[in-house]
Amino acid sequence: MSIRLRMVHFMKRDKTTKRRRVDAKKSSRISRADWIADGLDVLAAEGIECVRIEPMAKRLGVTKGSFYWHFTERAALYDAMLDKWREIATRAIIARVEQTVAIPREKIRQLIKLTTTSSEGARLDIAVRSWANHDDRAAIAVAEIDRERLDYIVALLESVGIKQATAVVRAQIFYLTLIGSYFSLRRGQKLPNKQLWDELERLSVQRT
Amino acid sequence: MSIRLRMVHFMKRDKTTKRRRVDAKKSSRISRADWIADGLDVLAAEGIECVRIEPMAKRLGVTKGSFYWHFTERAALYDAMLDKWREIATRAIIARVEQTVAIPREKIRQLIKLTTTSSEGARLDIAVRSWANHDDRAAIAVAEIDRERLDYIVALLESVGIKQATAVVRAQIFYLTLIGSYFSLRRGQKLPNKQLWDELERLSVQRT
DNA sequence: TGATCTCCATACGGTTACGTATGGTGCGTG
DNA sequence: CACGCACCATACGTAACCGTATGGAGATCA
Repeated sequence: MSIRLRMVHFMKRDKTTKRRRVDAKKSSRISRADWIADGLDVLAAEGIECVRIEPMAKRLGVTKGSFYWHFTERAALYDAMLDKWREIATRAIIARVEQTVAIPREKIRQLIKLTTTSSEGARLDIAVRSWANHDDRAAIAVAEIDRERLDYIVALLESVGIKQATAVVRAQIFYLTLIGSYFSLRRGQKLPNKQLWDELERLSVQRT
Repeated sequence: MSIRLRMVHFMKRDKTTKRRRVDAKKSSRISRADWIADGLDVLAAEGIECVRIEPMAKRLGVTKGSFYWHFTERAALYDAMLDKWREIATRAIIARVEQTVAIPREKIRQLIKLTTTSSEGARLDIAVRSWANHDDRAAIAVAEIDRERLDYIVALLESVGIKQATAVVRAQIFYLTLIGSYFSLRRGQKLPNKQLWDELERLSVQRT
């Protein structure tokens, strides 16, 4: 249910975290990383406007005295959350695609499958993009992530024989369609859209 | 600058509005429609979280006494805003496409052009979709609008000779790509994406 | 001209959150 | 064992906003 568990795998082993992992059972103390993880949980579930200090402190079983020890202000948490998102947003997807299969064409299929089924990372992606509409820092992070992912998709398409110029535009259509699906067709869809994703894959890899 | 001006064309001539239009110069009073229009302006510019009674009253040069005369509570304004959006969201686009050109293929091109250039309606679309992530009423409105637009696009594709089954999935890809562009590639893009939209159009109308 | 209706101002109580200041607690270390 | 550090609780002042209650101001109409 919590994104936190997935993120442990990507957590930098800074001293704060390492200390925490050791005496986690005995101490009820909250590390800086815990605040960031919980912030991303709330962000994904309820949006950036609900990432508030005092409610989060209640959730974590502490008071905001804890927060203001680890962070100077709320904006500092936001920055840290964006940094964390930068770490996991692209890496998590690409790593899982590369692990599962080796055949390029199959990777494309797998990429679609992962992004259209796992609601875990999707909800976070959606929340950050909504956030980015009114926050420059978030917008910059989104732009960076989009660039990384697009580069990866372009490489995928090239590996199935699409020439570079075409791969660039196809990758954009491919990617924008996935992003678009985050903000549309998400209500009570019985997912008869298997045909949709098959067609997207077909159009993306076809020869001109 | 204001969406309000564009929306006058679509405003229902209810008694409140009609009265207002008459003595608009003499009276500084604010009609229910004014609150809705200003709410949509703020929504498009800053998001639903910034649609607050007291700041809006300040903007409009009145106090919240005015608001609570026209509405029972804040949620009532939200509902009215969604209703208004339902009226204008699809209609505005389709009407402009149908007015300009008659050739089906040209309509598709025009549809892309309008949705990718006019930031007026786009910003509102983006805001409502972000809102829909955490509000069921907004989500329902978005689903309805998406259905209407998709039906229109399907009809467009069929009119250029795409058979129905294919047109349905193509329309989805077409539409999702446009929606996706609202939430990606929107930062400092020099729009070298003319190629992108040309390719999207080409892929959408091509024969299998 | 006074009664009435529409629309708005003012004042109030209550809630929620921010950020700061300061004191307290437990653990490691000398 | 006392001392200091890391981490947290408590209390405070401030600000923003919600929704209500109530009293005008201005037009309209008898």
